[in-house]
Amino acid sequence: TPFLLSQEQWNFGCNLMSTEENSWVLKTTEAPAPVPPPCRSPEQRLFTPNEAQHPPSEMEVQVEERCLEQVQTMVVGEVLKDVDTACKLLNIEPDPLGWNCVHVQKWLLWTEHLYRLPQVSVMFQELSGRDLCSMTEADFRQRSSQFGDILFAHLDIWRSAAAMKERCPPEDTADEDSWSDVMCNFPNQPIHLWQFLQELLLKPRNYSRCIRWLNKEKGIFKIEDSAHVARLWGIRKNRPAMNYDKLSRSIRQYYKKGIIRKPEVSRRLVYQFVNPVEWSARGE
DNA sequence: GACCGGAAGT
DNA sequence: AACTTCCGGT
Repeated sequence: TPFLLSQEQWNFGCNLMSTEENSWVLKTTEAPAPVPPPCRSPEQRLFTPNEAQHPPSEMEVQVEERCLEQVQTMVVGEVLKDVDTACKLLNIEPDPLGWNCVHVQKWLLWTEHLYRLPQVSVMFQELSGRDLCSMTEADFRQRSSQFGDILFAHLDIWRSAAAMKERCPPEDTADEDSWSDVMCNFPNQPIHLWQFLQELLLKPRNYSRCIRWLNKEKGIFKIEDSAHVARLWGIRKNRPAMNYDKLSRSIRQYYKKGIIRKPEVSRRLVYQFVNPVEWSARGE
C-alpha cells in the first residue's frame, strides 16, 4: 500500500513550513496532547484546501503538485527520522513485525508519553508486534475504547515508516546523526546514564525543553524538567517506576567516580560533566 | 521539591 | 559494575 499522510503528519508538515517547532515526536512539555483524530482518508484532505473558487490553471496545478510533493518528501523524511530517534531511545527495531512483548510494551509506553495518554499499555499485555499488526482498528478500540484509534493510527505510521525503509534502505541520512548512530545503533548495548544525558543534550532541538547546556564548554547542564527526563530514562531502560529521585541518586553515584559533579556554586537541577573536552569538539 | 549519601537489591 | 530502590535527614 502506498504511504499516505495522516492528519497528524500533514499538520506536522504545515508546522515545518511555518518554521515552527519541528519535532512532533517529542513535542511534549507544553500544551495538551496533540491528539489527532485518526484520518482514514487523508488524500481527500490533502487536496481540498483553497481550491473552491475558480478552477486553477494547468501551471498552477503543476506548481501545487510539486509543492505537495516536496512537503510530502520532507514529512516522510521527518517521520523516518523521528521513528529512528524513538527506536534508539527505546532500543527497539523500527518494524513492528519484529517486536516481542517487551518491545510492544516499550512502544506503548512511548506512545502514551507522546500523546499524553493515561496508562493503556496494560490492556495490550502479552501481545507481540505481529499480534498488534494483525489487529484491526476495532480490535484496538475493544481494548481501549477511548484511545484505541490513536494507538492504531500511530502503529500505522510506524508500519508505513518501516515499509518505506525497506523499500529504499541504502538511502540512509548520511548527515549529522552518524555519531549517535555509531554509539547507539548496536541493539541491546546497555547504555550508561551519563551517555544518555549526553544524547539528550546533543539534540537540543528535541530536548532543550527538558535538559540543556548552560555552558557546553565546561560541561555544565541544567535539567529543566526533572520528571520528563526521568520518564525518558525510564523508557530507555524499561524502568516504568523511574523518577527523578532515583535518577538523581544515580547521578550522585557519579560524584565519587568523577564523571559528573555539582558545579562550583551548587544550583538546583544543575550538574557538570567532569571532563567535557572530549565531546565538546563537535557541534550539534 | 531538590539534594545528600547509606544500605540493600538487581 | 552500574545502576535501582528505599530512606532518613538537610
